[in-house]
Amino acid sequence: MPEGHTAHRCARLHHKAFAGRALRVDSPQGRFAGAAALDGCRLDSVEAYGKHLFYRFAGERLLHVHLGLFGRFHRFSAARAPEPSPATRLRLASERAVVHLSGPTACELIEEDELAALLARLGPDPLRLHDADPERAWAALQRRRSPVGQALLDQAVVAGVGNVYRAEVLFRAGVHPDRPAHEIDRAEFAALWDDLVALLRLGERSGRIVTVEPAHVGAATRAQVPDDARVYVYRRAGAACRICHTTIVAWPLGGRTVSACPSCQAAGVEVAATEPAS
DNA sequence: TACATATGATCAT
DNA sequence: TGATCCTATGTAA
Repeated sequence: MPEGHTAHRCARLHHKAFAGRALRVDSPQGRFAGAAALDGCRLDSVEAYGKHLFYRFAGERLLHVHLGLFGRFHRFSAARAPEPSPATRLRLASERAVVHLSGPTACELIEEDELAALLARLGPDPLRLHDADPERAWAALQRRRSPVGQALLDQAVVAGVGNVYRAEVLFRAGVHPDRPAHEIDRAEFAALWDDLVALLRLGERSGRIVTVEPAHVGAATRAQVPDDARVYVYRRAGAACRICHTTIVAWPLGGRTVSACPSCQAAGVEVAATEPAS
């Protein structure tokens, strides 16, 4: 679940459900000691930056949540909320709604200076167009010698991109993941950024990552794209490219597995290296 | 029952 | 680069 679209979706839904209300807060699992300090406090706002979530409570209390790889929120109506599982780190409850959080990388109370330090480490977030400056991402890319596929996973370059969106956005731009980041030209960057804005927005609204164009899988709309045809290359190694039918390949890049179509995303280093040196 | 794997990130070496 | 943390799920044994 959790790339930037998930954090922003949680922020929107939790703000809507809980902001302005005093909440019951506890940690059924017992591993979030800060719960007691929040219990009974009014939640003022919920906001996301990249993959981070920040819950502002009355009395200057600030909760930071990062889902990491395994974190999940489950949402229930107050009447239907089940007993929390033994892994439930945090439970928020109003008279109407309840959420259970399990498996987060971070669930902690932080101070304003820690918030500032955290945000200072993040690049622009395509889901925060009002206060994101894509020029910072462009500048960061140009400074890197690493492959663009690795740079895109770095939250200091673009905040909110994860392993699915990195593979998909590079495929859609026809850019090979191994291309050095600083070789990406201005037009390619613009295409990547604009596509991230569009894809993350769609993901935030729908709650799922869908990157294929409906026409490429015989669907009428993105909402109708079948579950097994939502993406072009992510986790599709060995399968046929939806555009050219070349076999999709995968390899480790930046500590994670990246996938690409060797044909649609040519002009990578392999291609350059195997060209005759005439 | 065990193991592998996963949309993440940090810290040590 | 590798170890580590966190949880859930699917597959193999």
